Amino acid sequence: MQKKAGNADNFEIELDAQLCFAIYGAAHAFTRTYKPLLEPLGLTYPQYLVMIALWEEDDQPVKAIGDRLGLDSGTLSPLLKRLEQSGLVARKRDRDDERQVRILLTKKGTELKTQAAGVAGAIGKAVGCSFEEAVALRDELIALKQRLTKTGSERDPLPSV
Amino acid sequence: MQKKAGNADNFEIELDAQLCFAIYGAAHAFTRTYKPLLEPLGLTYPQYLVMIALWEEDDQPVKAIGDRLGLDSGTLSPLLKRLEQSGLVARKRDRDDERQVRILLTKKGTELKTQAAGVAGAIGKAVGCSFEEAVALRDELIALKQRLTKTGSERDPLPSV
DNA sequence: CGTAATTAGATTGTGCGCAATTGAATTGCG
DNA sequence: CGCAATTCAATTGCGCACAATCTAATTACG
Repeated sequence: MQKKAGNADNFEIELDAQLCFAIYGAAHAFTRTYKPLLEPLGLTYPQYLVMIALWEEDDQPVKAIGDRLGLDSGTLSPLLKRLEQSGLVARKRDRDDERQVRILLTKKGTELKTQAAGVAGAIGKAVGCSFEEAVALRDELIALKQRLTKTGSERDPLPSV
Repeated sequence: MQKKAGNADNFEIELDAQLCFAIYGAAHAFTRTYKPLLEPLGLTYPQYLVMIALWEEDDQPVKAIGDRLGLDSGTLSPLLKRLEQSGLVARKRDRDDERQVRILLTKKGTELKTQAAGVAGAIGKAVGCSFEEAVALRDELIALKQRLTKTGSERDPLPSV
């Protein structure tokens, strides 16, 4: 297959399109794979990510969770409200800075971590690649994200989200 | 469960979590990168994917688009309605099978492809990797998706794409 | 032929994701 | 101290995703 300069543009467009579809498809495939695994836990995928963040470090303000996940309050506020209603987290105003709402794990929320441990194993099988491959993929995705989020970072304030 | 490899379990969980965050973050970074580029075209990212599918092949039934993108009618119906309102596509019932609604590009929709050509270039720069690297990443994502989508299913009729 | 099963698409309801706005609390600065 | 600017969270509005349900058209089968 030959591609001359004239076709290079088209080729780039093709590749761009394919990358679009690929990342889009892979991300959705990921959430679809998680869905049935998380259902017994009563969690959605984004809620699961929030719980992971809290299992890693309890008692965080909303903003910290938002930074970790790249989400803003518009997404997190209702999500956290649902987690609260599920009895997994509690919200309490920070005494020192009343603007902040700190999110804490309840007993139930803490205990859920044990159940969630099985999820990771199931995913590991679903991904079906070796530890090393998974590490490599993770690193590539992280690198991709970083390249994307700091495009033209020299001057672009880019919500650093 | 005994865990002589007690740390290995934790390690797996960590890796699972990191892969979660990575794919989630990369996908969102992608859509965020596209957003400002697509805004002048009046398209959202999913709408852009639908347009790409139509630029590749015009006059497709909703189902075919859904298969290509992995979306169902619940998502596509309103999305296509918006594209129709934007004057980019038209819908017409298939004469031979009145259940099907075929989506056609309007003149405006076809012409938009020219403008969209610039988007791919901009993304290419944003991704900031070589053609070969982009190809490799694309292939890995496709492979990841395929592993995920056929989890547990021995049947493997190669789901399109 | 006629009824059952299947298929295509639309609709409804829930939950993100994000921009924009609001409101309250805190900080900065004269 | 007092007032403006900033920060944090919540809210609103729009657009996906996806399950579940519905309607209409087509196909299968007795």
